[in-house]
Amino acid sequence: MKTNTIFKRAYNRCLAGIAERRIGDDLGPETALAQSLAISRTTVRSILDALIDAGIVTVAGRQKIVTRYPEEVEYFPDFQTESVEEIIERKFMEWTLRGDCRAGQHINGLDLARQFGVSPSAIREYLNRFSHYGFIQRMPNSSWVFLGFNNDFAEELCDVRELFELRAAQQYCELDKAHPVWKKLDILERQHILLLSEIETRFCDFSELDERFHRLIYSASHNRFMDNFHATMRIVFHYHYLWNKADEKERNIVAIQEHLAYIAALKSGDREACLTAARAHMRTVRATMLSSITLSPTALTGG
Amino acid sequence: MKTNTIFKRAYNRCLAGIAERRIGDDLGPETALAQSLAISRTTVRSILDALIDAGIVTVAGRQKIVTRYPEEVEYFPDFQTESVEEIIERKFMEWTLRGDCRAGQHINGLDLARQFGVSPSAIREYLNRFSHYGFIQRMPNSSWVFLGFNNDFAEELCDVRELFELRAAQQYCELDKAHPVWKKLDILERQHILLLSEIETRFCDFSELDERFHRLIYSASHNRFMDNFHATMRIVFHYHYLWNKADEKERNIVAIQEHLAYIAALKSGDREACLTAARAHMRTVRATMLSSITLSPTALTGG
DNA sequence: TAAAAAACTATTATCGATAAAAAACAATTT
DNA sequence: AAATTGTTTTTTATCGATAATAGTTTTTTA
Repeated sequence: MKTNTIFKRAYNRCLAGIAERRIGDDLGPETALAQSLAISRTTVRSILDALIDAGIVTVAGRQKIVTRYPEEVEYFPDFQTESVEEIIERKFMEWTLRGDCRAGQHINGLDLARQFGVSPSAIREYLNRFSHYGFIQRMPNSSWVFLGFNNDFAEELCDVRELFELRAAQQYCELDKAHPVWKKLDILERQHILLLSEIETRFCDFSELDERFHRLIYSASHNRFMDNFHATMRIVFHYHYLWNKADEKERNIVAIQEHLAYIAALKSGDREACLTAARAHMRTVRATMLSSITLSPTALTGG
Repeated sequence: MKTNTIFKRAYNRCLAGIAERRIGDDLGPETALAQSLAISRTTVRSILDALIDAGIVTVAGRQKIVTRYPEEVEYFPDFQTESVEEIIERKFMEWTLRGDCRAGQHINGLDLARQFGVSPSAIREYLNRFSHYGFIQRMPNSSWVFLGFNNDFAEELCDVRELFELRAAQQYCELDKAHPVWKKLDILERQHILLLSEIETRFCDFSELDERFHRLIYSASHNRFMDNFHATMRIVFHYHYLWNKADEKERNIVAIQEHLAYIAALKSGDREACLTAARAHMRTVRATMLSSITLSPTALTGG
């Protein structure tokens, strides 16, 4: 049956909220709580009941008075606040990254269900959703096949990425200079420069910065298909950064420099310069990805 | 539980196969039957059992002898050979096309399950898969939202389509002249010319030809992300052709002429000519689609 | 003794049940 | 009367059960 992770998570957030208040404070109407916790009033009421049971809150007419501060042990532990969906997501990622799964291999849903401690239906649902990214494929009335992240996949991904990126870059540099994206770009530029100066110790932070930079470029296009593709890319890069630890610092230095050149081109408003900078960066990205594929545990055999 | 549509479908195909044979023929080993019917031997054995029960086949040692021809009534009726997945797919399409669903509207899975006569889980699974196309979106712990096929959707779709089509066209015209795609293109060209000459009566056949033509162009790119996008487009065009019946003949004549110009450009091998022809066609496609959106029952309210 | 069939095991598709959460409705209280 | 709480109904998330199908191993037979 449905897990009550929503309740537990919201309960924890509620405790944290109470810790910031004073004894004797009124928590306010249920509707407001529901709004601030982004859950339904039904769940708010369950939380209030639990808070009253625990003696943290007392009801006085319509007021919900804080009577004592919650203790650390009263919070639900993290592992209990994960929905089945999230558990599967996490475990499946771990499973693929461990290399338990090679290209072309059949995925046994029943077995995964046993390994992950969830029902086969839950696995099925997850795989259905995950197939969206193109790594796995359902064979009707038969098992799932892990297509894996091989050379072909990378090439095709990079091809489309380049198409999208060039277009997005073009649209970006044509945006009005008053548009808020330019301010965001300035901030990102400063962060790049800062990271470059501290690269010796912080080179691992580039991954996140990279993600934010490209998302900003894409945002200029306002296209759900491109955003959607970007979600696939994110997963791939998540993998990719986990595999290829060799020369990470050096690679990131190059990437930061390319980003800075790219940013400068965008700011110049010169379309051709933007395209050139974007193309150069895409070339590097592709080369890095292809070279790292041989390191990937999931790509050892052909697909 | 699982429906036995695979059995029924294969049984029907088997009956059809027997009708082409002679009384006294041996059907051959189970393995061969499984292969030719593209099902497992387990199911072949169920079919053989049923054929023996029905007196159509008799076993003599290892031989499976045809003893009489099957009658028309012995075939399973079509409606019984549809899997739940297919039933839902068909009914969901009918449901959206009837206009029971407006942009921004919440989809009630339970209600659909009742209407379609299937279980809620089956609906859930279908919606999960269908969400892939971007028309609907799941709101966790809440219902699904029908985003609808509005102007924005069409514009974004056409933008990406144009990017992909131009790239594919470029790659296509650079293929070696000995490549089999050129033969296929010749066939398609003749079919276009033929259709144009019989347009008065056969204008409805264009939809299918259009689909085949663009798929051929895309095939040059060998890109799973582009193919994937193409699947979305197919659905959209399926809708689109159902809505916009006005001026269908005239629109199709224009499209055929554009296709023929496009084909000529491809054959010429002149890259610029290809791009120009493709761009012109894309412009028309976009205009047609946008003009037809106002006619769509699903796009009446904003999303 | 190798091909074919039989028997067995494993896996998928699908349903129906149920706790959790959301939503809708009804009854209060300021 | 508007805001708030109490109650009921509806819907989602998740599981577990089972028929259909696929896949594997053992037995039979030509």
